[in-house]
Amino acid sequence: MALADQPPPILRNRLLMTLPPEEFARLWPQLEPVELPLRKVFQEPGKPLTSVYFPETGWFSILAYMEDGDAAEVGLVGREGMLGLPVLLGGDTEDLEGMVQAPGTALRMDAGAFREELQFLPAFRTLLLRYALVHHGQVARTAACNGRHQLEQRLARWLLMAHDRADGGEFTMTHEFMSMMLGVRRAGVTVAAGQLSKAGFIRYKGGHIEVTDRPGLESVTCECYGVVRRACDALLGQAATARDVYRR
Amino acid sequence: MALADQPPPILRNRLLMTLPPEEFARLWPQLEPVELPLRKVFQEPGKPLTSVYFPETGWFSILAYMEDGDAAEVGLVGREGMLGLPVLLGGDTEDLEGMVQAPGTALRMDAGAFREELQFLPAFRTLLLRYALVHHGQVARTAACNGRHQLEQRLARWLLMAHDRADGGEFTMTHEFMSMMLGVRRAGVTVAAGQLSKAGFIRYKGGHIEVTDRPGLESVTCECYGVVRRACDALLGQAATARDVYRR
DNA sequence: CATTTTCAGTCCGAAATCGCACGGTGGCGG
DNA sequence: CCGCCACCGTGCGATTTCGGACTGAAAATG
Repeated sequence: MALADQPPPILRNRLLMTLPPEEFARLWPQLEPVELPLRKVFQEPGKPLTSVYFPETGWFSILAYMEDGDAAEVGLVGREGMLGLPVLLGGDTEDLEGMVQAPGTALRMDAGAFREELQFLPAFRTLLLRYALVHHGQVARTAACNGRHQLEQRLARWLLMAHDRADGGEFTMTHEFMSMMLGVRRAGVTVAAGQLSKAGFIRYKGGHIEVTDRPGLESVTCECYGVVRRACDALLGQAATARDVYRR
Repeated sequence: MALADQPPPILRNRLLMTLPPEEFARLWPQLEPVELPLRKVFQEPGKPLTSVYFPETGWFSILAYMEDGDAAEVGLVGREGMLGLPVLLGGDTEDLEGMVQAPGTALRMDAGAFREELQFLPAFRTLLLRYALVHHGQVARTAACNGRHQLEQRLARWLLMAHDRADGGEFTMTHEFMSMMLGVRRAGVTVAAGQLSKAGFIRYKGGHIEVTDRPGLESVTCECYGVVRRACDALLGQAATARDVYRR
């Protein structure tokens, strides 16, 4: 069922929220709410792109696959962004994968319609291109951060980024999965997470993580978190303060 | 002096070569040849972007700066690309740095004029957006490659990418600089380069490196080289074969 | 030609991480 | 209530890389 038939729900995707009303009105009927089930893959390497997604709650990991089957996380996409940038930039396939890391909902749009509509939505197009730039900056920072910074710093960064995109202070995540995202051993994450836990910054119980002290985490992470965060805030901050963005 | 006053030289930038004649004709008078002196910085973090550059010979390293002053290379831009993607995507400043890693020449264009002209050059715009996607893929691969793959593999990859963008089989490069690009110790590069040298893949003498066996290098590098190379070939291959692209 | 600087090769102990493996714990289904 | 299984904590030797330093050779400098 198209959203046009419904009273407007609370819109949470920050890109869409930033649009001028007339452009949003045009876009609105073409957006379809979809569920984002945990671990589902919405964008497979090599396959044609049929849709773009604007997360409302929950978020995606953007993964690059190695030939040994390992996946490396190169970026995150939550309600500050959009999944399917290649469609915007004129690619027909994707070689990265988008996997749901935290379940939730998104607004889906057909890739063809998206391409079509962009002609008539200059503000949308401009905004998305700037988002592509911000996302590019995120990936570039990840490249720089990987291999230079210590595991504990990178884990703290990852937790902060995840927390920014989570709805509450809490989310489902095992050491095993974090180790895959960070490209390290599971045991390594256990040790690093143990430090953070001992310091009182986080708490976990059976595949559930709760961030209890953001400033604490920020004090142990590397600068890479702040660099990416500020770039993102600068893009979206025109319409709302960071407080509105990341805390309900 | 503008290029319009001169007989057309041999154009070597692959993006520009791919343009349809009528669009190129419009662009041509606005391109100004500039030298790319070794190590010169053409795009400084935080500063407004005044120009975009299309390398003809030589190439840039794209660097992310850490707060300790270290620089991490996140991508390369040679004659297959363009320096100044943020201008295309609507950013006014850059937070990455473009440093000349191999000296040569480029065609410069004013950023404002570039933005203006894009409205009238649809093929150019489309091509550049696709290039932005390819470059994004390169950075994403670098993120995945850093920290997962061994130094020797990454060094081989770097040498191959540099060789692709170099004019001959030879280029100026010290262990010291490669270590900075790869984010490892200089001594580490010496050891890894020693392996490659012993295997007969490369040869060096006093800050000069010569690639003597490309297939050999390709046999020891990780898949990351091929993944990025193929994406780039796919973008530019419409107009020329890979042979024309990378070997004079 | 003598001096200085740059570059490459090597060695050391230390740190981080790896790969593997074992044991404990707690939730959940039978 | 019990057993299973996902998850977490931990230990150990091996490997890679680090940080620092020293040396000789080659190139640049004066």
